[in-house]
Amino acid sequence: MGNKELLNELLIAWEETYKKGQLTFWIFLSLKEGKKYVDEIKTFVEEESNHSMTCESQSLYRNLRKFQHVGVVDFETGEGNKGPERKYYFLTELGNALLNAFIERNIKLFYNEKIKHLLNKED
Amino acid sequence: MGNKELLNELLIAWEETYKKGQLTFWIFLSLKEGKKYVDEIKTFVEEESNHSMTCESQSLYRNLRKFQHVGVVDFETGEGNKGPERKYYFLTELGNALLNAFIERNIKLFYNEKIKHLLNKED
DNA sequence: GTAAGTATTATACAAAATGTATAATACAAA
DNA sequence: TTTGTATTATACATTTTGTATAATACTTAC
Repeated sequence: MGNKELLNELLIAWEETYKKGQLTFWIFLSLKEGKKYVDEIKTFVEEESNHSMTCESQSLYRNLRKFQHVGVVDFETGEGNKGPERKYYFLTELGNALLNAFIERNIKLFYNEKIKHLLNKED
Repeated sequence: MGNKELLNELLIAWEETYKKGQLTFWIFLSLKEGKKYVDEIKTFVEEESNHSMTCESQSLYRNLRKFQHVGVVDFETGEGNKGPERKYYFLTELGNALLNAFIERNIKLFYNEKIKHLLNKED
């Protein structure tokens, strides 16, 4: 196996691990953009992450029910185009505050000058 | 429980999950800055993440052995000030390439204009 | 010589998340 | 009736970190 193939294999393995725990963030971010039902959330997550994130609908359903249960997400029903009613999810006020707090502590880091310098460091 | 306490509880739970899978990135980033032994890596991870990341030395040892085994990290020994020799870890050429590839796909996202806009969106 | 502190390695179990498989229910349109 | 859309449910495998416990090894101070 060449170095290029090895690197790709290691990268894929890394990302597989990295993705666990990232899904919540991406769901919240997609709902911050606007009301969405499961398929739209899935599309948002995969496209806006340039497909570094993928997710199964099943995981989305699981998470959304959990989020609704704790009160950070709610939904309203809307008609599907060919099928039963869809649930359009949105962030509650609490959900919005939670996302903002999360971003502040965990994402804004990447705009920190020292981190930015390391990220772009040639080596 | 007030909304503020609830939010804080939810945030802590979220971060606990989020951290899993992030550690590899932080270890690599700390080694990109320069050779370090375990305690220095731990300090880097916790301080540069503004303590949104924490980690146990045990997890670092586990990861570093694994990384060395696959060839993305290596070490050279150096004297401890009061104890046995330390292992100073550094990224191999492959490790550097791997980190760069990871950053490109997973971190540079946050400099994307659409994502940046969502992150800063008032709501 | 002994005790305390530093540094690493090892094993084992709990907790938590996603992937995957499988199945059931429900509605609409061809 | 069949096909496609949409949701819910359960179960197991895999992986990672946290935590606990223990062993080994070297240095310095007492």
